[in-house]
Amino acid sequence: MGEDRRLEEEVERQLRIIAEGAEVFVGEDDLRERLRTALAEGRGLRVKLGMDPSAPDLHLGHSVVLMKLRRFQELGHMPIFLVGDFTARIGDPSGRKKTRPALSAEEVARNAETYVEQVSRVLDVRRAELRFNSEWMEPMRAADLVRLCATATVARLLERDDFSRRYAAGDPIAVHELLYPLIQGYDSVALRADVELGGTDQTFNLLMGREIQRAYGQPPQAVITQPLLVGTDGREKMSKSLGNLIALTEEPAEMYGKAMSISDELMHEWIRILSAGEWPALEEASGAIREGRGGSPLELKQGLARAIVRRFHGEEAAAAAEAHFRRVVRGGELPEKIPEVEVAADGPEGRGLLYLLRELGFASSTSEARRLVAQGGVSVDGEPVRDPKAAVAPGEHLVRAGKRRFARVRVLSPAGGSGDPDSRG
RNA sequence: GGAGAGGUACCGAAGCGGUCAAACGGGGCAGACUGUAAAUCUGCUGGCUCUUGCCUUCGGAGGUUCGAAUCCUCCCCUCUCCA
Repeated sequence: MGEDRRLEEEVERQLRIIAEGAEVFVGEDDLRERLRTALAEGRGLRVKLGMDPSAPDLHLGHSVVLMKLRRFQELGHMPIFLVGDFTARIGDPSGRKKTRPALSAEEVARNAETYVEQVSRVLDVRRAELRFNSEWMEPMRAADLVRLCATATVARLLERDDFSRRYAAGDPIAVHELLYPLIQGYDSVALRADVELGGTDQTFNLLMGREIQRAYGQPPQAVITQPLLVGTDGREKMSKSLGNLIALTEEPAEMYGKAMSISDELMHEWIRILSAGEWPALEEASGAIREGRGGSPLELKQGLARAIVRRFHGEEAAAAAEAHFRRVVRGGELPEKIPEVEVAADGPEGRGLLYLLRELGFASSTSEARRLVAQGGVSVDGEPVRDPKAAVAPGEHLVRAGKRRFARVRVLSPAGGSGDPDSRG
């Protein structure tokens, strides 16, 4: 009987870890049962996480749910990483105000390729199952698709928040978008998933999976959703299209800098959501500041930024990123790496500043460069330049636009100019 | 199939014959402030060797007019109601 008690304790311990930080946990009792059976039989649960290869970059927001999948892996369960190559060609309507543009097969394939590498930063991909839903969706026959469609009703699909909102607002909803949750649910059937993870925006799709599994005679998966991470703008959820993201592949210094630019309010939220039980000291310090028990918000944010970099790049890179931040950003010194560019003069005065800015990629048009200069956003060798007609004289100069764009420019003397006879145009 | 309402710059949304490169809000960029924060304030936000100059833009194609985002015709797309 001691054996049984140990099993019970292990089940409860795992459930606690599984539930930690989760927003929604549906089917906990069923899962307890299945966990007990699985542990007794010495096998793991099948834990599904699906992602559409619609954007090539995974970001910090994705990492929240990936961390949860890693927890399952650490507990001895089988992570199933599902690349929705078929569904990406439909476009997930979740959280969408508009129909998502469908991707071509080539785009999808290209995006999918980079996924495994990115996921491997969080998960041991060798001990995970990697699947593509085209595997079963591609050969599916029309009759089978109709059968799948028969498992849900239009009213049920329209209950979805984003659909009902779009419907109420008189925005278009294409029929294929209604199919999306059905197909995602069918993926769970095909994979015989015990658990499916996702962000809270996936709640409907994941619950749909339960219904479809039932319709196909399978026990319904447990559904665990993680809170969504608000992007660096502090407003909307982190996403590629809003550009408010920190990509998992981002350079350490860039990652650190972006983390430092978030608001204090957001910092506490990020710590809570991203910690995944790994950052107790940060959680403690965060609580202290919020409750007015003292502490430095700046230091806490640095701790967060460092922890984030450490998670994806390791301790050494994190320390380097922090040193860089202290020196360059807070200390006002120049970055250690400034791109060097060589340009030809376009007149005896040197190189016209506006054209130079465009050439350097600091402005996308001459007009934009003009505005940048007129507003005092440009300096040459530390001196602000406000004259749009100014030219950068031959020789080496440090050109700066805004706060963070630097270039070391070497302007070559104009060919046939009066100066250096050795100069090559 | 019938009736009605719409499609405007990155997004939302005014404008409904000239004074429209197109109000306003959001976003973005720059400056001030600061803890490179956030919030706030100020300015800018189609292109052009560029400043009372030219070119391109208001779903698409034609047309009326000295002049069209604004009027007409046809077409494409969206929504609502009825069938």
